[in-house]
Amino acid sequence: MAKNLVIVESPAKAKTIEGFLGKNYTVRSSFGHVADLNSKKLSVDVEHDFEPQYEVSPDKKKLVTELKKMAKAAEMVWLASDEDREGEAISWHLFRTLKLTEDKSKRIVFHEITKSAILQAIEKPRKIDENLVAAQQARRVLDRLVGYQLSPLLWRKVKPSLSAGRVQSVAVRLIVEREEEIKKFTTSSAFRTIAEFRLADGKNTQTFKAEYAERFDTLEKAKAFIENQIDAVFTIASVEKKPAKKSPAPPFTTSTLQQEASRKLGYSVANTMRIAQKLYESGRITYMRTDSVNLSKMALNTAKQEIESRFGSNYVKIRHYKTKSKGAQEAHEAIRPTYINNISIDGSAEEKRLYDLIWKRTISSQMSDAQLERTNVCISSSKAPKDFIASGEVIKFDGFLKVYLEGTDDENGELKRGMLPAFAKGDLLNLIEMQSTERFTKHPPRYTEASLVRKMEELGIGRPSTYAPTISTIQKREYVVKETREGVKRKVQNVILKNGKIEEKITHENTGSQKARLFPTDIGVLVNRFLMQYFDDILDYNFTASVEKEFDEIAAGKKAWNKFIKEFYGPFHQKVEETQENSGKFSGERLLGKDPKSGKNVYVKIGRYGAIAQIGDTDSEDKPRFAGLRKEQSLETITLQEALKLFDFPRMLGEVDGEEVSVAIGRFGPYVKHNKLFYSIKKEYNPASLTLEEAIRIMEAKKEADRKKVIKTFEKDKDVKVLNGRYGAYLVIKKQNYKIPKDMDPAALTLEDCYAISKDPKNMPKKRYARKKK
DNA sequence: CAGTGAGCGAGCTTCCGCTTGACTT
Repeated sequence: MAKNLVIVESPAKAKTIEGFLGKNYTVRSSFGHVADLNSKKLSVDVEHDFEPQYEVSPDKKKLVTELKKMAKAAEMVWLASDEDREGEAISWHLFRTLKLTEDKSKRIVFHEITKSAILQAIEKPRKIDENLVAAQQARRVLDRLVGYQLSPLLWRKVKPSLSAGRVQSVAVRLIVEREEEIKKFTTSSAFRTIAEFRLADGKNTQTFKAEYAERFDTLEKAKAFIENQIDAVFTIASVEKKPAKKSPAPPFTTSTLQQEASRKLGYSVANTMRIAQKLYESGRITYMRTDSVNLSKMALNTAKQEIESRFGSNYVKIRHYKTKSKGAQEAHEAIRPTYINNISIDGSAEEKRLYDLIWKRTISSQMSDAQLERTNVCISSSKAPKDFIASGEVIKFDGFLKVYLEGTDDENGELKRGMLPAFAKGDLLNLIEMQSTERFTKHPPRYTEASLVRKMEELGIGRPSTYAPTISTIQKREYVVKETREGVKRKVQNVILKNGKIEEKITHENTGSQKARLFPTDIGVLVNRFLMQYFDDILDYNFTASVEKEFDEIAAGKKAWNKFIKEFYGPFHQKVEETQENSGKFSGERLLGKDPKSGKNVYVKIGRYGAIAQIGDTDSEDKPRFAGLRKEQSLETITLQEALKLFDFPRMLGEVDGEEVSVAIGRFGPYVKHNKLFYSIKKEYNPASLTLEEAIRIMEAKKEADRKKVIKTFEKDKDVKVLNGRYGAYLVIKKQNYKIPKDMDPAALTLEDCYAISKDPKNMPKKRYARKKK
């Protein structure tokens, strides 16, 4: 056993470091936190100074036993978790759970994974920073109290299994409020007039475009203006040249990597992280969960060499970036290639593309500015009060643009700035064409996953390790959905002047399809309304920022962590109790009108399983009738007619073999029911007009598919079946599924083979979710 | 997943941050 045990957070890091340290050191990983609050209980003693009750996390039990054994055998244990709030707490938990002592353990930190940085760290050990640990504890306890008291309130007042928290609830709020802005937005239009010119002297035949400095609010005004230009004389009134520069973007952090991978490669946030994790594990890139834009000295040096040898020394400009994001803790470097001289790597296509993006971003961040020359030209018309304006841009020196340009989310495309011919004041121009086109204002864009992450980072909510999980949580809770909605076609009016003739034309444009955007659901809107009504302080966009200030005070030793929690918890808990007792069900109920057949009230609201329509009052004598809303319908927009239509189901179609055939719409879409069996109705059929003949066809098709599904059954034991599923053949014994080993032929299995397969634990399918029902 | 929604009531759900793994019926 080695004399020294070093514990870091990540196994990939452990492997690298072990290589630096020689055989007197064993390096192991804690895989993040090893202890936490029990997830089944509140685990905070609110009666006694909010004492948290920590336990070794269930999935870490084995690891902790092993580490404990190694620690006992070692002469010195080096706690080398990250240098931030969470890292300090990880060391503290390790110290306690491994039962270390002060004389046999030391705390060390380093920001770069280099041999010299680690050797230096070992020379300068320190003690665990108890104040920083206290700040983490305050963070942990606050989040637990908020999450575990608000969520149950939602279960009672809105719907079971919902959740609320300091981070996720604000993320939902952002999406709900953006949608409200979009609903309120009214589109207006104005006519923009663009003219295409050429120099009249014929020396330069290049054409260029210029826009008239005024927009017209009606077609009539635009037309009147253009008609007046038929015999106008156009002259260059002024030419102005200005030097300009563009600077590169800083190296990637988690959030900027997610944004660029989304803009340039179309990756979802979770996908980007999955690919980055692979690159990290294979040693291609540095750690991918970071808020730092910092590069190590070594990285800066190799970047410099790389740029010099590829592009020349005039392309080098070494820069030190400073983070702008709130609450950054900067325990790691920026995300960069481990070896910057590797321009490309082996791997899957998506790994290569992400690596390429990271390489370019890193290299370009250390390159010189691009030097530009902007030209603004004013063109006067003898028959117009204002000028036409053309602007051009010429790159004098490309600098970092040789490698990489950051993408933008800006959707309002402007006139592209290109090169302009050389002008002098007073030059005469020939008009080639003039066109006035109706342009519409656009509502603010809906968030994409990546632009939501950017907004969250700006507000300081969430951390690099939680952006992707938070976004998947709010989708899993069905507060928001990610959808692509096609744009709507709309008419655009144009007036064109060409060859001395005026023409009016109607063209069409698409309002712009929105790819993979986040939309709030009925439940998301309702939960947000509930939380805003009773807990607006926690949903406040500045809540996290203000508690972070408190955490800083605690970390500086100026305040006790449980004093802060006490100040927060008092009023918070009171509000929880009050809301519990005084407020009724929060169902978002809306009265749509009366059912013409029965004269009863028709409502829509959120029920236990989602949105439902209801005919009749709950407290009336005869039971109300219920029907679930369709997936594409919404509480806020559904009409009385649409709601009444939902009650057309279930509809009897007739009888087959003496049993009724009916059609209905369930939680998973429309279905045909016959003889207690269910048959899903595919999209090509319309459940509202489905005939008995069509229903029979659907049932036959299902039966046929089921027959094909069975590969093999056994006379001796009817519980054993070999079936064909989505992922190939599998074995079922008494409702339990088993994998069939790849080297066995499913069709040739004997009953004995099947029993053998079922006994081997290797073939047990892993359960992704704990089973809900008994 | 399972194709419901009365009423009763048992038992369950839930947070944020740190880290990977296992591999889908």
